[in-house]
Amino acid sequence: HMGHAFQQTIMDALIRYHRMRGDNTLWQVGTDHAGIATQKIVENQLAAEGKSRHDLGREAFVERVWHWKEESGSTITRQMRRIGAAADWSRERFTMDEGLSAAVRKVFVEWYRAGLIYRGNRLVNWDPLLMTAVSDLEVNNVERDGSMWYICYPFSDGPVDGLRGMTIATTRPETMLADGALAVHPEDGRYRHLVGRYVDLPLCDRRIPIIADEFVDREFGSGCVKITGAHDFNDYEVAKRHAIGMIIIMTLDARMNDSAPAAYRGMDRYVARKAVVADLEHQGFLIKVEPHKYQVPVSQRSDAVIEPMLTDQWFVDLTSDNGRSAITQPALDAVRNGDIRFVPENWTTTYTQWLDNIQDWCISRQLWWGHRIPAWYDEAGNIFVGEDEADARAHASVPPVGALRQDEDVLDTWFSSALWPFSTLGWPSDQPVENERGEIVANWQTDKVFLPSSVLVTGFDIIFFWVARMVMTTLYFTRQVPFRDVYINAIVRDAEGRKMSKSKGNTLDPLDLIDGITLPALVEKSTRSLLIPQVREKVEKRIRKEYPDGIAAIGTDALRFTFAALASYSRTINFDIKRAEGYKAFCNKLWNAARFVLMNSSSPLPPGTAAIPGQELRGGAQAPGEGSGLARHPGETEPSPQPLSRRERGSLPTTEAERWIVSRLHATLAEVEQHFTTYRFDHLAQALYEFVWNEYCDWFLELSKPALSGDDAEAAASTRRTLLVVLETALRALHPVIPFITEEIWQSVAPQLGLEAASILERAYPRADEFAVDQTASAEIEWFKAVLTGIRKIRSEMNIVPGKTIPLLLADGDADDRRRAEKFSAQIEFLARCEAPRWLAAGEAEPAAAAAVVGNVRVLIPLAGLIDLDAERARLNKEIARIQAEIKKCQGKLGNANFVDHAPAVVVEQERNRLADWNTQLGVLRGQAEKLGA
RNA sequence: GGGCAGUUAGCUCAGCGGUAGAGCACCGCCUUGACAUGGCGGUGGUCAGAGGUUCGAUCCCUCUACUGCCCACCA
Repeated sequence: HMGHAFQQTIMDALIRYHRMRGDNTLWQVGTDHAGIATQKIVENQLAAEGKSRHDLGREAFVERVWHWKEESGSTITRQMRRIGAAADWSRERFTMDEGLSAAVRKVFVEWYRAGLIYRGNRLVNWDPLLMTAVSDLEVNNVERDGSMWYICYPFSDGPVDGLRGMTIATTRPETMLADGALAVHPEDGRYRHLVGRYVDLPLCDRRIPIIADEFVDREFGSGCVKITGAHDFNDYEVAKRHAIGMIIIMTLDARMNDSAPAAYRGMDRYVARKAVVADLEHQGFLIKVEPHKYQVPVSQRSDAVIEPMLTDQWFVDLTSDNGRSAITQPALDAVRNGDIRFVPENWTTTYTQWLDNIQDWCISRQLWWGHRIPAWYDEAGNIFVGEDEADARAHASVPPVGALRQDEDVLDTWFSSALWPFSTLGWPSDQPVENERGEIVANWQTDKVFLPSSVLVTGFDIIFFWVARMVMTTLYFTRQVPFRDVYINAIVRDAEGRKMSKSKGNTLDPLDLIDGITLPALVEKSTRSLLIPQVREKVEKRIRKEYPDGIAAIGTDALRFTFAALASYSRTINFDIKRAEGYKAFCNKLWNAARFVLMNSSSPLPPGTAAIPGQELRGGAQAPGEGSGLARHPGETEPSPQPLSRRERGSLPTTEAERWIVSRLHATLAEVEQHFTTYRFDHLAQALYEFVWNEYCDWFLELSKPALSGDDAEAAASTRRTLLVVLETALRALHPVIPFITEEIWQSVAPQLGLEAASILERAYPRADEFAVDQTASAEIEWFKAVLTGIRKIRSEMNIVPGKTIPLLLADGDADDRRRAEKFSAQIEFLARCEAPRWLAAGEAEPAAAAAVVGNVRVLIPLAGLIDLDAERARLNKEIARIQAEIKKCQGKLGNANFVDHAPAVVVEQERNRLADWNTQLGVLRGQAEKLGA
């Protein structure tokens, strides 16, 4: 989905960037086995055939899941390739690979032997639909409208002080059948004297004590609470504290069992609730019912309401030693002392707060798909843990009684995912690990260098599930942190900021953005899984309105660039397709700039390709050594390598424009490098965008035109070379974000520069210091730009048709201005469509003219026949007003003694300079206005 | 109940102590030989509200109001 595409764009950009910088890079790709989700899918398939997994039996069922995994796994990698992921696919891993499974067994056994994994009968979150335990993290609390039932439990010895009994409040009346006590607060004056008495449990033939416990909130309900140890997490703790017996009254599929009174046996929990309430009312125990909003624990995977259930499960000890087990404490320390850094850093709080309040981790799941727990039981119920049965026997402290049978349960998927940072590198094997094709996929002896890795890129939603657990296991087993940086990417939402979800029909498929999709297909796809007709209709209506023509293909590059441009430190990004279209235009701009450059070099691209090839640009993966994966568009021939002449190659930038663009390139690259280290993809995309479009294309390319066709052969040759060099550099700088188009263009540009690499990915990432900064040239070009902009402004505002060549006069100014005007004469003529600029001679009568002011120079366009005098006066007055406002602001500041005394000298100085500049301009403009009789 | 974000141009977002920015949208003019997925020019903002710190606050602090997310056992 969009989140994956976004995430992979970030990862791929980082990988390509570092590879080009010559770093030893590994992008460890792979997938986990998604235990519950996957098993559920296959079970659903079976259900459609009218079968259950029990019909197949464990072995056949697991076989079938493997089969499904082969199919779906390839879909993921295919999509990653489309987005351009330059991963090392030969090293792709799966959590149920043999090697990774060996790591799982070793970790389990070591932790067990260290006393950090234990088996116990505990109250756990039980999913009665999937029939498995789940961890705390896999439970969501959702608010529901419910009721609060007030129930009277009569005193066993008859009324006390006229009171018939104790009134309790509950949201789950059916669980009263398992009550073991009532509890009040020890300091509650209303009830203190009743502690120790007994009440009769309605509907049951039992009496239960009234106890006192601090846990009770005096303010809530009646201040008296029923204690149902086996079916409520709070009550469980209270019951344990007071040694109150726990009665289990539900089966694993949440029906009343034989411990419940006969009347309710076999009833579903909600049916039983109704029956219990009805009976209570009948028998006069129900005091009242109030509407009540409450939190219901819901299974993330099945939406079933979770039932706390007392069962035998396996746990990882994360809390011994005061909540800081040998596993937890190092994981906290690593982040606190900066060995691991969250980006953006505010996620640090989330991480540490969770670890500070963590509970033991329930790792057993009553499923078949996953790593089977390496524990065996003998006929006496003794537990034997080992990497296999023989190992388990060998480590037995008591001889097994009879045959051993392996634990039926599997491990939480995240248990194996938690080992990813080192299990994928070959741990624990001393030998190279091979895949089923006999290829070496990992070798711990040599691959250790990738631990810790530089960065983990992931979503905040799995900081607890995955990130924290990788930190815990990796620190424990390797004494190293798994990664240095954790870049938490933003969540992708739709343009209105709503979560993308299939049930809202507002998801976008990245591939549909890349390839485009027709309206009917989009409608069909978005409404396919919507079952409610009204919702369907609404979604269809919205889509028809939002995408009347479907979605036009924007290509992988533009999509990637959009993701980069949106990747600020913000925690959500609202995906606006308009923005993607803007970046598609950028890709096109780049393409056309390249066309221009190549057109002016010895081997141009063929004409007639003014738009970037769309569908043809689709490529396969860009695996190392695989080349660009780009198809050439129709009609295009292989460019014949014709390197520049020696003179061209050897020449240094000669013109100001060249030295200026090279200076700008330096600044841009410096900025980009900085942004890569801080993961500010938005800024680096922006910097490159501005450089390519606003500087290289808008100014340098335009300035090159007169140079290329001018009389100065040396300048022409040098310009040609600089066009190529800067383009080639910009391509490399952009390549991590825009891999396909840059490769495509580069293949044509490289021969022009005599470059030998087979792929742009083999070239080094450009560094700022390879490009000289020339302040002087920059100042010259800024002057030129100001002059040209001034003229353009007049032309535009005075409605002088662009095609019309106009006369140009220069007045005032100093020696520098004269020198510059002389130097840029040809460029001004060419780009401003004017006659050669002429200086107004001393004493020469000045014609009525429109004027632009650049420093001390007045750039004059005579009005005769061109310009409306009134319009020019109005234009001048507007400009004067604007400058006066600026002057007023400056004077306000400088007139404030506090400012002058307290502000840093540089700031005051800057303000004075500004004021002087504004005043100069104001003077010139006023003079000009006077001349026009305004 | 705790915690974390966000509120800046019509829309999607940067900026974050010293002259308010980008893309898209909008308004002019222009099929000029790289590009109309374009060029040139332009319109548009008391930076959510109120206090405070400061010579100076969109930026720092406090509070308020909305919006969103995460965590938590109030039966």
